[in-house]
Amino acid sequence: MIRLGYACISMATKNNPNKKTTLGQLQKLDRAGQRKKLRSILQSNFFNLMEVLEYNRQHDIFLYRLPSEFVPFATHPIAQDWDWEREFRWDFDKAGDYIRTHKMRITSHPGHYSILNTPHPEVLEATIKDFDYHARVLDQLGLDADSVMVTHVGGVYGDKRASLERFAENYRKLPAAIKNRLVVENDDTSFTMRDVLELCESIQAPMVLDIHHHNCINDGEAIEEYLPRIFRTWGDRTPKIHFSSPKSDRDFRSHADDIDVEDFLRFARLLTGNRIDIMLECKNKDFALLKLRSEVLESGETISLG
DNA sequence: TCGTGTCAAGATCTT
DNA sequence: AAGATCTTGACACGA
Repeated sequence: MIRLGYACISMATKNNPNKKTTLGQLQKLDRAGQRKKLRSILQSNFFNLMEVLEYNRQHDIFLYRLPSEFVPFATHPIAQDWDWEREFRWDFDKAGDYIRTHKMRITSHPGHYSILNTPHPEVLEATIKDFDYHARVLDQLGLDADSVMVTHVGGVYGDKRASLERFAENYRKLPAAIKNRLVVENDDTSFTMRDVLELCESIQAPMVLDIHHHNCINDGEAIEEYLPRIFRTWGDRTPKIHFSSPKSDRDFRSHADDIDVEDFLRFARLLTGNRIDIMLECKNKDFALLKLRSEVLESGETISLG
């Protein structure tokens, strides 16, 4: 059974849970005004989240990535004493109930400026703060261990081995609340499927395989030979994979607007028998998902899509 | 209403 | 050492 999902933005609902403001705007306001603005943005984001979740349910979409901007300025000093968890208790419960009732899987993806293997202590501190925020949102929603947050290994800093080792060291020191949710994804420039798999096995964290990234950088490994090991890193959690098609041969790393159904089928055939969630990463978001799903149906292939 | 400058971050490459 | 680039949608604001 393969479940498809999309990241952050629904093209159908248009209103998405990613409303934000800028620091400059906030700084023009007094303390009370700042609080009011932050509160109103988060309230909109909860409203939009419910709208997106309901839309997802109507379209049998059970996998969705929550935007990192969900709580505005959550990790910024300007909102340090804002207790959004307490203030929005009711909303977290409501959204969490909906997600659990409909057995949805909500994940998140801290921004690419949060880097666990950084050699700079202040960057590491900011990264942990950001991971902590992402974990808190999933915790407040009362979601289970399948609600992971995805990160990349980070920079190479001229020494790939040492940088992988620093990731492992920093990972081990993380608080349990973060470790329980953090999973690692292969990237498209530095850390390959094999690098990340070996890392994940050694730190005992799940690995998100990104097929497109693997196609961007690899040492000729065949995916199918590694899938069982990758799935094993998930233990009894449901494995998650990222999938997208390249924009063009010339601009290979970029994501295409939609998913190429032939690409997808070629990969999906490797998955028979496995329970898998596949996050599609492309510009057309939910529209691309629905399009792919109908194309897979038309193809007549016996692939069980959820 | 529309177009555009701005934002937010760290690594890496360029100068 | 400083600056550009990557990436990216949407805010904020002036036309």
